[in-house]
Amino acid sequence: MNVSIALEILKNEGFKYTEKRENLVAFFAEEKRYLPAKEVLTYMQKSYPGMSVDTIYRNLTLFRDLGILEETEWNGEKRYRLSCATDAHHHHLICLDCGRTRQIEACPMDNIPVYDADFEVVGHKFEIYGKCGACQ
Amino acid sequence: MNVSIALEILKNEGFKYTEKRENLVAFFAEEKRYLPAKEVLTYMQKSYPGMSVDTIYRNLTLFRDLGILEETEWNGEKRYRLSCATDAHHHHLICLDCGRTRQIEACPMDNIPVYDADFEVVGHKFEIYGKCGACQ
DNA sequence: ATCTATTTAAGAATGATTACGATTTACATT
DNA sequence: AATGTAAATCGTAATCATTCTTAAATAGAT
Repeated sequence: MNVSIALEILKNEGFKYTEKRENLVAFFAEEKRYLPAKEVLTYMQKSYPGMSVDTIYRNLTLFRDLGILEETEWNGEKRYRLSCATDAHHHHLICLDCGRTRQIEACPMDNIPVYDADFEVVGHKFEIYGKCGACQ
Repeated sequence: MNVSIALEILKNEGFKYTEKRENLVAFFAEEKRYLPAKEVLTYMQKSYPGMSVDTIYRNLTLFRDLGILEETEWNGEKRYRLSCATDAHHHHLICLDCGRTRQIEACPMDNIPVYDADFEVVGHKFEIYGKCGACQ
């Protein structure tokens, strides 16, 4: 995922291009890590002083729904990062301090048997948490 | 985990036994599923009409710290369930509607190599989400 | 029975997120 | 290029989960 693909998706799905949206995606493309809404807001308001929180949150959830961003949450905060380039399903090691990630190719779902036929599985989450080298 | 063990832990750790605490643990022991604070509050206020949200939250986090309750969060809400009887480390299938769980004995951490020596691992999360038979 | 630290009540404060009406903007069509 | 329209944004207020505060009540020890 990168800025031009993201803008392509927006266009194809009938959403409008705005400079703010481009800057927002570009920010995620530079950072390549999980960011809370507040940090995104702070960054965006440097370029657009009056930018509303509503716009941030609306775009974050829109981009998540379009597959441009991935979402996770910890400590009662949702966080987003640009969807990884790899199309293949994968998981992450996540630094709880800065949100930086490392990919994990293996998926536990491949190795566990079906536990209950009476349970309709809709999703799963596997994340390893810690501190990256820079944050230690 | 059950009510008497929970009360034992409270006593051993120097915390006080109260009727409300016993009722709270007893509620979790009956339900055996993940419950959000609000649901716990609603239940407790049937018996104790004026019971404050603060008391609920303080006890939930205390019990989590004491290992009496397990915590997870989804949809921006923390949820708690009575710690499972099995001492062994395990994971859960979780019904997103009612919070009921099934245990998963396997842990993905047993099967993946160390991905990055420069990354200090402090924890991990593996959960499978879906709908249980009763909620379908 | 009294003392003291802990717990509780009640409400206010905080922090994240969502909702809303008014205004502005992107962009397809004239 | 001007226009119409749906979408995007703004500014603010509302909502929801959670934490804090202060004074009163209470469990358990002495």
